[in-house]
Amino acid sequence: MAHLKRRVSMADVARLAGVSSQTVSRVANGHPSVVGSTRQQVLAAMRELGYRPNSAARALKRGAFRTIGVILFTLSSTGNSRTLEAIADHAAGQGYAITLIPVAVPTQDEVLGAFTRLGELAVDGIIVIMEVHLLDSATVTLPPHVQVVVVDSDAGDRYSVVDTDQTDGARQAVAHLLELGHRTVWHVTGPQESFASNRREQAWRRTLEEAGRPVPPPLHGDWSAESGYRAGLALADEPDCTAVFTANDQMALGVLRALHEQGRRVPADTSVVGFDDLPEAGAFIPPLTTVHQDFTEVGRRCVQGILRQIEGGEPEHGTTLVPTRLVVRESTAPPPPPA
Amino acid sequence: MAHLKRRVSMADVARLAGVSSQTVSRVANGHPSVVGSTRQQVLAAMRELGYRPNSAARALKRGAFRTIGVILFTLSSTGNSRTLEAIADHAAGQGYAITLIPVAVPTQDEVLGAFTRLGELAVDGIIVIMEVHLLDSATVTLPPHVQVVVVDSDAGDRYSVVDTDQTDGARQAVAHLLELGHRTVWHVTGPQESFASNRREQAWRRTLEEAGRPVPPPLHGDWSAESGYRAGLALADEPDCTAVFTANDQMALGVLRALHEQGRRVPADTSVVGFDDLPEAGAFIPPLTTVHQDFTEVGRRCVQGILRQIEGGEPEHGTTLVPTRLVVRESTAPPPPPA
DNA sequence: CTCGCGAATGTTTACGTTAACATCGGCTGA
DNA sequence: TCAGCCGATGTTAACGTAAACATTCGCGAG
Repeated sequence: MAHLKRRVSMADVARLAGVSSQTVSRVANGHPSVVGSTRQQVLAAMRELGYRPNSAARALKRGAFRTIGVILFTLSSTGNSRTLEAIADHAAGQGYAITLIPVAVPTQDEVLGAFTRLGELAVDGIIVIMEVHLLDSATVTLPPHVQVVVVDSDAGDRYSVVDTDQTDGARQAVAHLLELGHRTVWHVTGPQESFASNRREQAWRRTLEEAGRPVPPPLHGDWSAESGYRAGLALADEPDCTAVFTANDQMALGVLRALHEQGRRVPADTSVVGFDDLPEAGAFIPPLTTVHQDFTEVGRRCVQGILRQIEGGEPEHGTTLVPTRLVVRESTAPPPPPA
Repeated sequence: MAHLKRRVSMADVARLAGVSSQTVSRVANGHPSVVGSTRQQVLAAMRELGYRPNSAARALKRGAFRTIGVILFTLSSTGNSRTLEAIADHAAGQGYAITLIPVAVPTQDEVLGAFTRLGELAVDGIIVIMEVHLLDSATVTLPPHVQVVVVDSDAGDRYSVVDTDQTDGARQAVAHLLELGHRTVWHVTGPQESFASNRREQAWRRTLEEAGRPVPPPLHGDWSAESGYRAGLALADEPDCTAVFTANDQMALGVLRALHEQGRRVPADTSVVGFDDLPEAGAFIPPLTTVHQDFTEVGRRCVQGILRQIEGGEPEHGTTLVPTRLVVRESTAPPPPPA
């Protein structure tokens, strides 16, 4: 059982089956020109010896690894981990494995290091889940034959980009609040470096401007519930704030708590809309109206994009937007009648 | 630039630098017996050609991939994704890459398939994040030289197991509520199949029994906030329920909402304790008292365990428990005075 | 009946790397 | 002065697989 012997190779199987190792190879790869009886013999020998193809040798010979590398900063964000999961599922469906390259700190040095590691890694393509400006300085070290797909970026001119339609999602959120009769909508942003956050902020601003509404100063958060709580405390001090659009659901959770503590009822006094549609958004107090992101679809398109590049050989540029949809729950209502 | 030529190999570098390919290999691996001037020449040639070691060839030669496979069901659970992240970070620190094998549906067939894929995959060891009984039928297909570490299991006699100290965590939660003066503590469980959930339930029951308290019937959830909400509605109908221990934070969120909707104040009327300490637990209404799980440490010990096995060559059995600690926030208080 | 063709299988070689062994000088010490 | 040794580098072979080419054999057409 616990032999620490050398692995079983094709040669071993061939010897037992009384054929050449090439025939074993043919059986392993389902090549048609092997007669039934020989095939059975070989399969029996494989089973007896517990043969498993050696993927290193296979990759060396074929020049391809059937593996996709995913480089990202953190799995703490729901978006990242859900996207990763979708990527892994779809890649597995296509017979590709996923190699994970976490980058602890988003500095250029770290990213560069990660890319260097990836370059040595057994990977046919890379999906990058991060802001692209960090990628730029690292590009030089990218092996030229490795294809890249980027998420959360606007670098569609240089890379193949897949992203949620941030702009339309934010627009829907703001429009929903305006339609309910709110005069304007306040906004809690994500971190400055985040492309997604910037896009949401831009769309919020534009939607207000196009409706001819005043644009209140945005409050800056960092995606965390804690930062949402701080923003919420500030908002509770603004007597004419009746509607808030929060750049993600976790910050919305913090806003809800702050408003609750300050005696502002949601949605009677103040409406709140989030972004992401976390699985637990429906259990917030009150259940949160939010913009649903389809991470599964994002992951699917990433894999699709990278596979097309790998198989086509040529990088494709352009941006693919995955649509969002507003999920209306109980945290939004018309504004209170003026005092 | 965009040559789709063959990759640069050691032989190419060697030719340009005017040395043998073995010398290039020595430089690449930091072997000491290469004189400075030669080393510089080789490094220059590497840079000029953009040389990158071919990991497939390397793995083939060495018989090791410096890669760890992680097999899990889903990343949706915070615990899994945080553990995975910690595993990836620590593995990277040790120069190991992570290959992800998601299993869509937790049936034995699926698991078996995943293990078969892993067997062909370039992996030196495997970390399994799932209930072990699903592993059992699949064991036969495990390549004998691949080491396994298991999380969330009690199979310490057959595998090396790393887990959070579920028992002590649950005990702390219940003891905290009893110390506050509650007569007994109700419990919302996770799904039946979950080892972690069972352990928490057992510990809850034992702690009550040892204190000589009555054991109310447990309510069964499935980890989701939605299921917590349903349990919360049921609990709100129990007039003498003053304290609830919920098997995770997401269900606690649902319980909080149900109690809130039914007019039960938390913690004045009913105390609630969760398990996990999600980053946003402090932003619940009210901030949740919960049992903190140290996923980083779990990940670290998994990697440590698997590396010891890989390097030692022999599987090690036994269970490592990572301690938990109770984080007291504002969802717990002494019971209301009897009416 | 024989030639030739194609199906089934075998043999050779190369993929890129590195361990093991071989070689070549120069330096130390008697 | 030279044997011996060590440090620097080169040469050979092997890891397991699969493509390319080679061989064998049976069978049908002429």
